[in-house]
Amino acid sequence: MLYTRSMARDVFSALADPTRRQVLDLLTRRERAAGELGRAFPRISQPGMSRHLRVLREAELVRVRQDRQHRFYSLRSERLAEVDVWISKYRGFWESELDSLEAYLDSTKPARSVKRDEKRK
Amino acid sequence: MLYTRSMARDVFSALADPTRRQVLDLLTRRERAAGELGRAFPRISQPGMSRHLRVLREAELVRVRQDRQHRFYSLRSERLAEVDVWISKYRGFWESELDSLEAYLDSTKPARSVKRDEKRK
DNA sequence: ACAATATATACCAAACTGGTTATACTATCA
DNA sequence: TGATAGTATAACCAGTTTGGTATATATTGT
Repeated sequence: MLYTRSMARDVFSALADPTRRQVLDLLTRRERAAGELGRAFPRISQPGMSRHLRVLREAELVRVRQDRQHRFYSLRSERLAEVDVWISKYRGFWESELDSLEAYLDSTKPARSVKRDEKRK
Repeated sequence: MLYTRSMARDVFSALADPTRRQVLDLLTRRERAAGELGRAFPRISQPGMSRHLRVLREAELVRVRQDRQHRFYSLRSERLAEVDVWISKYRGFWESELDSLEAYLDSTKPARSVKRDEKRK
């Protein structure tokens, strides 16, 4: 296997963590130093944030730029664009009127199987 | 916490698994019985597929309809639409020319920090 | 060179994931 | 009613993830 820049990481797995999604949200406004991102999440230790950033790096969702002793993280668009392409396959479903009708029927008269789900501890 | 229909599950976590994403892909064409989905993945056991389907159900990415002894799964659009809304926040980034320029520079002259990533075992 | 600041890694425990086999449930059929 | 088909859950296990504390590395300032 050829690793060009760093160990590849699945984008969807990287996005599965809510903290990491919040980090990306912060980066939509501007680039931020690792420490600044860490301070935005007081419940997570500095090494904890550093590892989240590493996951985002390995998923190629962010890039890093070093400036003095700071490391500034910023968004990379490529992988997010891939996710956008992926989700676009499903766009037809919520745009179709048939689907809206189905959703409506689903909300008023749920399928019998739903009862099983509720019953489950 | 109020659970309306079944235990809530994070959509992004549900999408993090490649098998589950393939299942959703199959469901874009038409609804399918659990067994049919299972047979589409010969390397996964029947209970294994059943659990994947449960995750998709709990994330409200699919609905189930019972017909005789079959359970037919089909796509639900609501959560996928939410993901689409989420990713749309980032659309500006890959549409901006500045970002393209940055991506180009990034690919020709990688940041120094990348060397660290490569060095890492 | 030393101290301070900023960030990353090592290591460990707890929690989670995804897979398996065995078993249970449910509906249909004989 | 018993057998069968379709599907779900239970119990278990190995590998991964996440979070913490302690430590290391790197850059800057004195």
